[in-house]
Amino acid sequence: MKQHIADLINAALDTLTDNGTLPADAQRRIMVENTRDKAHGDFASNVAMTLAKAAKTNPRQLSQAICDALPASENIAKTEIAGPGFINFFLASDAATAVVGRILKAGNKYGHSDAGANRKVQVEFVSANPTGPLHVGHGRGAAVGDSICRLLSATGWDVTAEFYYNDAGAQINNLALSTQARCKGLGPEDASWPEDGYRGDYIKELADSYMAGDSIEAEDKQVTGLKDADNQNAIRDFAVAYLRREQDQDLKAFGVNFDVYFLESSLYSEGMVEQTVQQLIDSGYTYEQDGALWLKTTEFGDDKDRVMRKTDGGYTYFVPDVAYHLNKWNRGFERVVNEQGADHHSTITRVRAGVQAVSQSTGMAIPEKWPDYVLHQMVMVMRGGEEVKISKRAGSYVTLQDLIEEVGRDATRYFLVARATTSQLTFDIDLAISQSNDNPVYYIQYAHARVCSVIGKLAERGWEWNQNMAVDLALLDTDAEKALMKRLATFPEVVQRAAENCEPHQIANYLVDLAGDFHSYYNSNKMLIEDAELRNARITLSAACRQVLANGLDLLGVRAPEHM
RNA sequence: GGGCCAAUAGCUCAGCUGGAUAGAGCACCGCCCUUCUAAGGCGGUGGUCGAGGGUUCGAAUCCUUCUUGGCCCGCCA
Repeated sequence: MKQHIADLINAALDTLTDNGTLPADAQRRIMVENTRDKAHGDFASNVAMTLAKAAKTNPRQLSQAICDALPASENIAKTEIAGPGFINFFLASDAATAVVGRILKAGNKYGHSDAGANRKVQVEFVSANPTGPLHVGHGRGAAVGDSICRLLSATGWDVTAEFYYNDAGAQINNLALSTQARCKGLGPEDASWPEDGYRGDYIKELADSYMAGDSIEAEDKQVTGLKDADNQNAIRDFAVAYLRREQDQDLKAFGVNFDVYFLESSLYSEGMVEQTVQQLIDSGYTYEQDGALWLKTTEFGDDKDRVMRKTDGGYTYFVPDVAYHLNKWNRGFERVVNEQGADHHSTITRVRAGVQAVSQSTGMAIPEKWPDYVLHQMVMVMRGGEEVKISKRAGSYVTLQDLIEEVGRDATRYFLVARATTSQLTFDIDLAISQSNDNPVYYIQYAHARVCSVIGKLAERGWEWNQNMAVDLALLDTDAEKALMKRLATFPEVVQRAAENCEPHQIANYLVDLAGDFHSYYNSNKMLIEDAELRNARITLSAACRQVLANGLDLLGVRAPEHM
């Protein structure tokens, strides 16, 4: 509809250009916006304000001229000039109610588009190392990342969800040492406990499992505890498999799935790290100093150069990271979204620097700003008005599993995704578990369940209705009904905007508003009434509302229950 | 010292990429249950949009300088 109005305005401007009111070289910036206030009609445009100067007249006069030149449209009932020179468009009744039919016809595809044109996009998220249970921060990453996948998929992208993890290296060594210490009956309080060892109780559970000879199904192999406290390699393999399985179970319980699990070790075993190092050296952006190999990241906006190869011969973490991203590009992902915690922010410059150094010297032509990053700020968990501290290294932190068990999957996902990722998030456990009007999750789900309930009552009373039957939508002329339909009509553009900006919280906000519109409507207009025509029109509108609530909740990975 | 993010009602936050009188929810005050689910609805109180300067028809939104808070600045990942 916005495009339709823009077309009308464009035609009017053509007319005004032809008759000399507008200079031919005037820059057209036609914007059609949703109005906030229904007194301003359904859509408004500010064209007159932007063109008044070029036309050497005042905005209101130009508005009048544009209105006079607008071609007639059956979709537009009337136009008005208001304020400093806005043109307000009032939709014809048929055009406003048509959204109901569009929604019911499109079903669970309403709001979706093919804007992505089936291009390949990879979303990498969570990517936690297998050194402990997932914590709330990972939960935010999981909720946001999964929702971004759903949004991109809904807007026509070919999405690959990927989880990258380090299954070797220093931290895994530390995990093996910590587990070994537990196998030998030591605890963090003992003098011989490994320095910086993982202190959490989960290490003890893991050690007990190893010493009990448990078997773990890992990606492509089975790992069995050898019960040998001196076999460090066996302990390491077992510990990684054990914690990976636990993380998988947490993610599964959270409703989050991945298409690809990518092991950092594979970058070494398949020679990609060595190849990348050679490419970086060949690029001319490296130099040796103090016995180490450096990359001139300052050439790419970093504040200092970074070590690639340490004096002990090992590589720093960002070298495999660069190799990994070159691998992503070579797999055909012209768009990559990396969702991660804001504390990893400093890696962005380094990864892009390494990617660009290789790209420019080999002619790969990778765009400068590739890959995209979505960084989420920290999560603070509150219970009873007090902060619950998160401290991974100390081993005492709120795990994702704790949250899911305490407040449920749906509320956890909703709260972790409902805020802009650029803002720090306060997760209020008391609010999340409250089954009351305070809680937006229940508010939205309840709106969905209410529609289901009403539709269920129809059959009980012997009234026939189905969503494909012909109804007279012109009967829906109350303010509440108009507001509801207007809200429903904006859903596709909300989805599009949320997808483009990787901002799932926009969906959450939309759903609260939509649920509010529906509850308000429900309360002011009775649906189960004797008048069959009006009843069917209202039920059909409610069914459309239910569909959009369900579609929106699905984009957040939150369930839409039929009963509550 | 440098970088990233934030600052909007007492609290938690939106604000559709620069539009009309800045919006929700909670809290507080007053209403509405013999009714399709009160897990709900209606109304009211409450704002110098952190501060100053700039850009223009128009700024919470863009630029700039500050202030405050969080995170990062390792030959850890």
